[in-house]
Amino acid sequence: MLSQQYRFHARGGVQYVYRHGRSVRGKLVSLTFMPNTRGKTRLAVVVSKKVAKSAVSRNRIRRRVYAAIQPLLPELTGPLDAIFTIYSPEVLTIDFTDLAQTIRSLLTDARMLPH
RNA sequence: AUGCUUGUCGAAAGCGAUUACUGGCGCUAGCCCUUGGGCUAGGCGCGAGAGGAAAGUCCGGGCAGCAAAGGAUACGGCAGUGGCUAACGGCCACCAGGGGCGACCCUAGGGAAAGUGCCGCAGAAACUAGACUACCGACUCUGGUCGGAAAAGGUGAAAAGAGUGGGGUAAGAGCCCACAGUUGGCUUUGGCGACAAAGUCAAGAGGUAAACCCUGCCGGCUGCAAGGAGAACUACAUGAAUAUGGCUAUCCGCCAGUAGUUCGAUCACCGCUGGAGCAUGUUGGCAACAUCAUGCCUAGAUAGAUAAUCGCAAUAGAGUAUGACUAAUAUCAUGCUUGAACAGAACCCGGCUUAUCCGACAAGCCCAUAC
RNA sequence: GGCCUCGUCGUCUAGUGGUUAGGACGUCUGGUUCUCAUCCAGAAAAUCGCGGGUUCGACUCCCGCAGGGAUCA
Repeated sequence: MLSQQYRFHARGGVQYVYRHGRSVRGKLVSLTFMPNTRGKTRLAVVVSKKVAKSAVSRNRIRRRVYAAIQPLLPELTGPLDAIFTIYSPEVLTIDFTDLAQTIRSLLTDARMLPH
């Protein structure tokens, strides 16, 4: 899991990012992001009920994505709000190294990671 | 017993490594001031961290608000009897009916003898009976017509709703008689009771109440997104008649001065987890359950914690092949393949329902027959 | 988390317990036309979301599941 300081806490924040942020699309996951003025980077993972019916599967997807981001946290540039939207239930089953690779390339495309 | 029945309990199954999360308690760092506190989601240590269904939200309760938590109607729910319980549509025991060789299982199980509705098609007729064929009698132009009859045929889910034998008759019929059976009333006996048994009197009454309805019992409404916060000023009204609003869908009854403007609280904090609590034992009870004693503290998140990843062994089990043994396809041995299900607390409890890999224990049944 | 609601041919919809279910649009076939559209005639197309129960009989009544859609700060 992510520490609380990296999470969103208010209801409106995620919707604001969806409306005003720029996005980078991947095959299984997309990234929506925008700079913020809080001085801290915030991250969120969105898994819709259409992707996975059971709450157990959705929780597991979220935890895997969080775990993939975890080692990259110190490298991230600038205070940003970022949301990962999951499209496919394959995230539950694919190899963890592949998942980590897709997350890393998404962050690189968004210029949140230096090359 | 390898075949069955019932109940109770457990529920990712090992070892290691790396990286993380959320509360609680203790210690501690920096900053601020009134030396005792506050702030910085600071740091370190100790200990804790999903379920039997946490699920569906189908019932019941606690709790909170609706100014008191009232009455009647409407509306909704429940339905054998007795008990248990905070309460229940739940549980236990029993009764009745049905199923099984049996252990045992199933039942939406009040009233159709209060009233109304419905019973399509077929059939003569579908519930105040009725006459198509066949039966009997009379008449006859020999084609039939009128009358009797509810026993036979055919139709239908159901045919007037008491079977067998005898009498009776033009032909027949509970029309009459005997025996058997059904339903209801009354009496006696047993039982707290549903009910059972015996006796006696009477009767002929189709089905459907998960159709309306009747009878009895229960329910005020809204739900933790409940609720916890209002204050000041201005205008009108003036002491409760009317109007308006609220409790409430309607009436009674009860309560409240009304409207506007400004400020403030609320992405925070409280509610929020110690409870009809859990474990062991005692006593009472057939049991559900209750009493008492001792011990214990056992999640509290909020874009939502309780985990993610890797490596090694591969356990239980499942599938399959060969062999041994056998009445047997059971069991045993070895090899190969596979490798734990359903599922995530969201105010809290008691149930029900549904999903589910497997395992353990207890009490029973059939009696050699079974893939 | 709470509360409410919906479902019938491909789509939109009718449907007293008595029909394996009616209509419109669309689809297909034939006709009309030099051809297409329009128009005319005909046909196919539905496990009434799923599983039980009540009833002689269920799309309809009752119970239980599985889905879709709204709403409450």
